Amino acid sequence: MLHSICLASSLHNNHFPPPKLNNVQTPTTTTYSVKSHNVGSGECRVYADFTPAKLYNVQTPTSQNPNTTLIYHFNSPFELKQAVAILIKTNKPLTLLPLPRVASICALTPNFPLAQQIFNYINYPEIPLWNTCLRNLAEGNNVIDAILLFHQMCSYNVMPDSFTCSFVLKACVHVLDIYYGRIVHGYIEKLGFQSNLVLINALLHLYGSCGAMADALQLFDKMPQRDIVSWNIMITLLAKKGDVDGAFELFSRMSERNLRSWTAMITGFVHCAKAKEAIRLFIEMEETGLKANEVTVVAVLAACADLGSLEFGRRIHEYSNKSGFRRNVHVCNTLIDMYIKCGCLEAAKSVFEEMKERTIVSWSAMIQGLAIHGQADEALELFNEMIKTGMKPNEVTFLGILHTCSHMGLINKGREFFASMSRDYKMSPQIEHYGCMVDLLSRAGLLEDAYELITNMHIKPNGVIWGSFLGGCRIQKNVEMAEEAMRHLGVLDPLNDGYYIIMSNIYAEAKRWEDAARVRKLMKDRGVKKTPGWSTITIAGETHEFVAGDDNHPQAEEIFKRWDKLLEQMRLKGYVPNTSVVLLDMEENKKEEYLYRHSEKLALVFGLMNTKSGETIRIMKNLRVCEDCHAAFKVISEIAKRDIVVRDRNRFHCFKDGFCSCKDYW
DNA sequence: GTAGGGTTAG
Repeated sequence: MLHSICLASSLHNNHFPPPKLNNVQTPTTTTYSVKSHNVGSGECRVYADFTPAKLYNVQTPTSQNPNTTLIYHFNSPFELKQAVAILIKTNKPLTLLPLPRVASICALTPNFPLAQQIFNYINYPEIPLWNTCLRNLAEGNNVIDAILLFHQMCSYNVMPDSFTCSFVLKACVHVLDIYYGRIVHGYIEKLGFQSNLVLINALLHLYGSCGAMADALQLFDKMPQRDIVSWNIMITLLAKKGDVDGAFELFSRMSERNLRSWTAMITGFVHCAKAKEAIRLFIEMEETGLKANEVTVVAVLAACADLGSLEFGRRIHEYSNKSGFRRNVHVCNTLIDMYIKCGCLEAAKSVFEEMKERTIVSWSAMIQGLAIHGQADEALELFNEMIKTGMKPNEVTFLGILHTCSHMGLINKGREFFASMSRDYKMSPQIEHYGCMVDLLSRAGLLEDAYELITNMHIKPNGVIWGSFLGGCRIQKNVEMAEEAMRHLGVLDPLNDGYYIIMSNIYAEAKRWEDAARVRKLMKDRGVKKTPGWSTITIAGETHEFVAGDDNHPQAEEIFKRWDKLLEQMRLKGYVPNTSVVLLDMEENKKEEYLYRHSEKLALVFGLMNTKSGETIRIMKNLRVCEDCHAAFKVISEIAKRDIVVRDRNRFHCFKDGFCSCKDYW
C-alpha cells in the first residue's frame, strides 16, 4: 500500500537537477501560481500584511560579493511560503533561501508536494541537506514523506551515505516498511557499511519489528562483531515475539550487560506473562549494584500489577519517589494501574490526583479502574471531567466506559456511549467494544438485542463475543440461546475449557444432568482440560496458594476446623449454601462439602487465622468468583468485621459489613 | 550540519 502511494506521489515531479528559478513565469497578481511544464504546481499567495521588507533582507549583489544571501529566519512552512512568493514576485532566485533552514522547514510541512517543489529549486542539494530533511521527516509526523523523499533521492541517482541509511531505517521502523528497508540493506552492502553497527542494529530492529525474525536472526548470527545494542535489540525482539526462553538464553550469554539489557529482559518477562521471573531478575539486577531508571521501574511495576503484589509495588513506589521519578508520566500511569490491580483504588486515586500532567492513558486507566471496582458513578463523572479538560477519548477510554456500563447494568448509558463513539468521535468500534456491548445487553437480560447486535456486527464475531453471550445465557438461564452460542464456540474456540464448563453448568442448573454429562464427555473427547481454580493470599511477603479441595496445606486441618466454626455463625446469619453452582450430579451433602473446599474459601479462612484482627484480607483468584463464595464472603465480612478484597479474573469485589462493592451484579 | 537499543491504559 505504502509503496504504491510513494510511487504515485513521486511521479508527478522527479526531475533532477531541478529547473532554475528564472525559467519560471512570474505572474503580476498577488496570487502566484508556480506552474510550468516541468515544475509541478502549487500556489503561493502573498498576504497583505507581509511586505518584503518585513520578511527578508537581501544584500544587494556587488562585484565583491556576487552571491546574495537571505538572512531572514522564517519559522513555519507558512512563512517559508511567503518568502518564496516574494522572491518570485521580486524576480529573485529561490537559491537565496538559506538551504538548511529550508530543509528543516520543508520537513515540517504536511503539504509535502509544495515542500518538495521548493526543495527542487535548490540546485544539487548536498547530501547532508537531504539527510537533515530526512531526519526531520522521520522524527516528525511525516514518516511516509521521509520514505517518499528517499524514493525521490533514488530516482535522482543521489547516492545515500550512512546517515541517509540510518534515517530511512528509522522511518521504516515507524511504519513497519520492510520494502524500503531491504533497499537500504542493499545500499549498506553495496557501499561497504557492513561493519557500521548503528546501521546493522537498525536493520535487526526493522526486520524483527516487521515480523521477519528469520532475517533478523540470520543477520545477527553472521555479524562479525556485535555490540551491547545488538544483543539488547535481539532480546527485545524475541520476547515480543513470545520466545522468552530464546530471549533469556541471549541475555545469559551476554558478556557485558547494561541497564537497558536488564530492563529489556525484565520487560520481556512481563510481556510473556512471567511476572515472577521479572521480579526475580529485578532483584538480581539490584544486587549487581545497578540502579533502576524510569523505564525499569515501569517494567517492574507492571509485574507487580500482574501478580497483584501490593507490598513489592509499594516498595517500588517509594524507590521511585526517592529517585525523583514522581513526575514521570509513564511511571505515574503504571503506578495507577498497579494500585488498581492490587485492589488499592484509593492509592491509585491519589497518584492520579497528584499528577501535574495527565495523558489519555492516565484518564483511561483511572476510568477502567473505577469500573472494575464497581464505582460506576465516579467513572462516568471522571469521563465528563476529562472531556471538560479538552482531552479527547480514544478507543481504550471507550472500552473503560463501556466496561463501567456493563459492570453496573447501565443499559441506556452504554448504548448512548456506544453510539457516541462513531457519531461524535468518528471511531469505528473494535471487536472489544462489541464484546462489552454484548456483555452488557446479554447480562441485563436483553438476549435478543445482544443476538441482533452480534449478527449485525461489521466484524466477524470471535470466540470472546459468543463467550460473553454464553455468559449472559447462564445468568438468564436460557438453555436454547446458550446452545446456539456453543455451536459457534465449537468452531471458533473449541479448546477453551471455560465455555464447556458454563454450558455444563447451565444444563446442571436446569437439572438436565444427562446433557451436562454429555458436554463434559465432549470436552474430554476433544482433549480439553478444566483449568484448576486457585486462589492466593500474601501474608508477610509470602504468597500462599490454594486449590479447590486442597488438603495438602500444612495448616489444612486447622483451616477446616476454623471453617466449621465459622459456618455455624454464618448459618445463624442466614447463610444457606447454594449447591446449584456445583455442576456434578451428586448427593446434596456431598455437594456442600465440595462447595466448602473452594479455593477462595480456604484462602480466606487461612487469612483470618494468620492476620491481625481488623486487617484487610486480599485474595486473588484465577477464575471468576462463584455465587456461593460471593454470598459466603458477604456474611463473613460482617461476622469477622473484616474488609475482604477479592480480585477475580474480571474485576474486584470488596466485601464490607455484609455487602459487596459490586452490588451483587457481576 | 546529520546516526542506534529498553516504558504506560484494553
